[in-house]
Amino acid sequence: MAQRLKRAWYTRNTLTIGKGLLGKKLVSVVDGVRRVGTIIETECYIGPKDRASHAYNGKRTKRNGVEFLIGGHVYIYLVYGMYWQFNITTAKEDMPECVLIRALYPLEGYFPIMNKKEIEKLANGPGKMCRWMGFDKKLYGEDLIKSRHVWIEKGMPISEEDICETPRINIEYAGTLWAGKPWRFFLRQYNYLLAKETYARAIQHKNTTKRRI
DNA sequence: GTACAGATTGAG
DNA sequence: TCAATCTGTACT
Repeated sequence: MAQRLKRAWYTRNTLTIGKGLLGKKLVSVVDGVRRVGTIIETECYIGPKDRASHAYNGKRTKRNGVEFLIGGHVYIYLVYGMYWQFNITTAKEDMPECVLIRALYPLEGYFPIMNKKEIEKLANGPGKMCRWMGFDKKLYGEDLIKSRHVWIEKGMPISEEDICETPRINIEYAGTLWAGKPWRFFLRQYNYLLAKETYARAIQHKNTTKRRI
């Protein structure tokens, strides 16, 4: 608890936070079960200018409203009708910027008869991560500074050489300029367990999605 | 009221 | 390669 990150940490530049979250510990206590994982992959969304952001052009709805809160709050939403996406707000109030947590390396939790390989795959994607941690709409707008259910603690030291950056995943709809921004970050040493084919899937998804003529 | 498409995943 | 699944949002 003493290690919990404070407000000032979350009110800085979003890209700095996106990288800074790598190696930190994400802690969840849901239904009395405590789970902890090291954050190993993130993505930044920087509205209103970012076409891939839900707050693009200042759009503010019931769904994305908490994006406008000061840094350190939880913005969680359902995608594809099935999977929760866990984001952390950043920057000052009324600046709709956030960081999507895409993958964790499980450290603590209940692992029923699982080998190392299986445990590593429990949270190696944004939807899987939420499923394992027990995250859903209950956490919408939660404050990481004082929540009893979710917060972030200091983790292992990370050096700049450990951080890889690539374009974000599955946002081709935002156009090449924004889809091309290198705002996805991950730790080099965990690359082996991240879904490598995700980017190819993004293109396939675009091709199979129904669109208006 | 109705249609549409998505910050994914896992099975075939 | 592709279906599942459902809600916010836009438009009639």
